[in-house]
Amino acid sequence: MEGTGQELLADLTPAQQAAVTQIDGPLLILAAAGSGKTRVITRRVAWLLQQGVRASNILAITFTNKSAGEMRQRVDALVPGNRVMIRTFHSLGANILRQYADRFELDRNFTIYDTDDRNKIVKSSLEAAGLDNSQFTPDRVGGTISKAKNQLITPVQYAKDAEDYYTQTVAKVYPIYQKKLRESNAMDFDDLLYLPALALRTNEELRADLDARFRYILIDEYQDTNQSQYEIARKLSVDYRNLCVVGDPDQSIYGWRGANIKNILDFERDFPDTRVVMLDKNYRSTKMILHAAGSLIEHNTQRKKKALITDNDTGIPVQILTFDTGLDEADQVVSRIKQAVAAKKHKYRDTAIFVRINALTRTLESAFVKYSVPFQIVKGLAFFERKENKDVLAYLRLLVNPRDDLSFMRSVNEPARGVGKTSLEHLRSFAESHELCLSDACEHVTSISAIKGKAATGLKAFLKLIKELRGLLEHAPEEIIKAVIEQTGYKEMLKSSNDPDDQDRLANVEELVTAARQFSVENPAASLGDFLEQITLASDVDAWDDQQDCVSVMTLHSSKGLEFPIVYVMAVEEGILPHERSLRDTKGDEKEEERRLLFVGMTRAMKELNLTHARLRDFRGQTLYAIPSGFLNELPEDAIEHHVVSRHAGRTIAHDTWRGGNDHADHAWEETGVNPSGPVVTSSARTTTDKADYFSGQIVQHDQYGIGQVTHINGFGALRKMKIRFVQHGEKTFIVDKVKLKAVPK
DNA sequence: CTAAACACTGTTTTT
DNA sequence: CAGTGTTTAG
Repeated sequence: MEGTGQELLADLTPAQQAAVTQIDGPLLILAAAGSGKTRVITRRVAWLLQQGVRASNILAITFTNKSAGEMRQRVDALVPGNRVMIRTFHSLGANILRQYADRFELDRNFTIYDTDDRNKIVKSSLEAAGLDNSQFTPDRVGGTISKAKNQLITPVQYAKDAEDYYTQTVAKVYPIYQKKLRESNAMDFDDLLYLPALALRTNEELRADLDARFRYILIDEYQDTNQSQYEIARKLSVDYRNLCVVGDPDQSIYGWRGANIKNILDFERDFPDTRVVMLDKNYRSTKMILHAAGSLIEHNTQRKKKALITDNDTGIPVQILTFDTGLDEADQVVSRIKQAVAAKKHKYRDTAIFVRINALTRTLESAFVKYSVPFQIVKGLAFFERKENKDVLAYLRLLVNPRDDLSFMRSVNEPARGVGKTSLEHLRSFAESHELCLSDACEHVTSISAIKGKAATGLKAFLKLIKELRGLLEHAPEEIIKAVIEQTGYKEMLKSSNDPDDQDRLANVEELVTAARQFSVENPAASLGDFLEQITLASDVDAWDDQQDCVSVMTLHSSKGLEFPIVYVMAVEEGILPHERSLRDTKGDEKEEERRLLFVGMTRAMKELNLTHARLRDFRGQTLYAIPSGFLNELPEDAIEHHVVSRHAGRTIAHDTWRGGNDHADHAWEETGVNPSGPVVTSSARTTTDKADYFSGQIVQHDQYGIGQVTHINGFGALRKMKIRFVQHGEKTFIVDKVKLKAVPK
């Protein structure tokens, strides 16, 4: 009925309305950061339903499960009770593979292997191929295979193209790896896209089926799709070409995992009759923030030029904060947040801290504890990656998929059942020669002469246990997990342990039960397999609790799609952001991606944006000089404000010198050119506050230890330390300010 | 077969 | 410096 949907459009701009109502044919929505994209997408789905499109004919693809859930909620609020399919690409792939399991010659209860699992299979594949894996690490080879799959390169094709020694080696491992996965009835992350994509290419019947089923397709974050995802999108839009993709090339940050920015840049070429809608008005950030972020991204060469505009307030300049050390940085950032909240300026939940690398969250964690500021580190997987939880999950996986040999190996002797390495090796070779999975080989344990005594009894007991537990598979996941931790003796093992950490581990394992219970509340009919799938396909942000009043800490990658009134981006330093590994790329593509990464982080901020860096940063146990990121120099002077927060003289003093890059001593840090990735071995005469200027290699005399040679100097001010190797007493560390030394002339 | 000591190694980002 | 994998002793 005409008019019924009008209220869906009432509060939208003309451009947004166009994006919502243009339902037929290919549509490209270029949505700048903060342009109300989520709103447009949900309205569009609701609009389709209003226009009479059947829910079962709509497919919406999001980047994380969390955004899928949110979208489902929002659409449901607009059109209650609809059954629109909203999923991530990986979850869609898993769904297709399970539904059409027979066509893929799969058992529908397949296990999804994560990167860790993948590397273990790669390792055994390397061994099976008789290759010395010291040269080619499973990690590296696994990454290469993953990349190949993302580009839809089959093992056969890969072997054809292999030219150098490394690729030829991978070419040998790749088919073995795939075979092993199949034997275990397991899929890795890439298979979830790769297999459906290839099938859509070769199996016309399947393709036509799915195309007709998903007549209206909507893909969010299209700039981060890879080749397999692209293929899936295209093949599902042949007969029904109602493909709507939404994205922003400036926010493409997953190139390293195969995402191809060309997918969005070339969309109009792929679908010549594409309508393009630009959403360029920003409703999120202040003019200052937008101006700064816009100037930064202008430095990218491969880019569609695009202005960022907003009607919002001017706001305050972007704050660039310089600290002496990474420790100070964490300390002061948390302290500032605490003060702002105490001053009733806002709540903890209004603030987010973004970091380039997870390692940086460690120092933050202690600062939060020190100031008792509530926080959450958004790293969902961490919980399920704990050893104890992985152990329990291995049991669960084995219950669902008996052929999962990896999970068999993990669980068979945990808790200890007297089944050791050698017995397992016998079992394995028996299984191999009889072409059985380990579970089935276990059935014949009495006929394997090499396994006897404790090991044989243990294996029999294990098999019996698994069979019994498998009888519970129809129960709620929560019940099964409870039974597993009880009946396997896992609980008892932890309970009776005298290692105090084991009580925490027990609590974690029991938390798993709670997680399953929660899952069942949200998905009442879901099986244990569904629960396992959800866990493995979960992203970090999926575990983010946006209800709690606490500061959120996450990586820049995880921050995509979110917004916060106050944002801190930490360690904006050369080597970290841009990351040093991105600088090895000569084309500069990777550096541009790093710039986009900072751009994404900056554009999350609504009111206040802080970019921080330190002069010294502890890295892998040693202290290194840190140079402010070159990206900071790309920000316009009229949108930023520098603050040096230093405690040189023992007390904290804040002053905003080196503003505008004038020739102040602090500025010299930008030009020292010290390689942040290597230890500092020069005397660094610029640290003029120190009374004595020692240098590395210098020969000195100490009152007590005698003659020695300076091997290292690092640190700053009162923290400045040096190492001296003495002829008689070995290496000692001193605080430069305190130690009394005499220089020995050469 | 298990546990504990040991050396080694390697650090972006994630579905 | 930590987490992993390997060696060694019980």
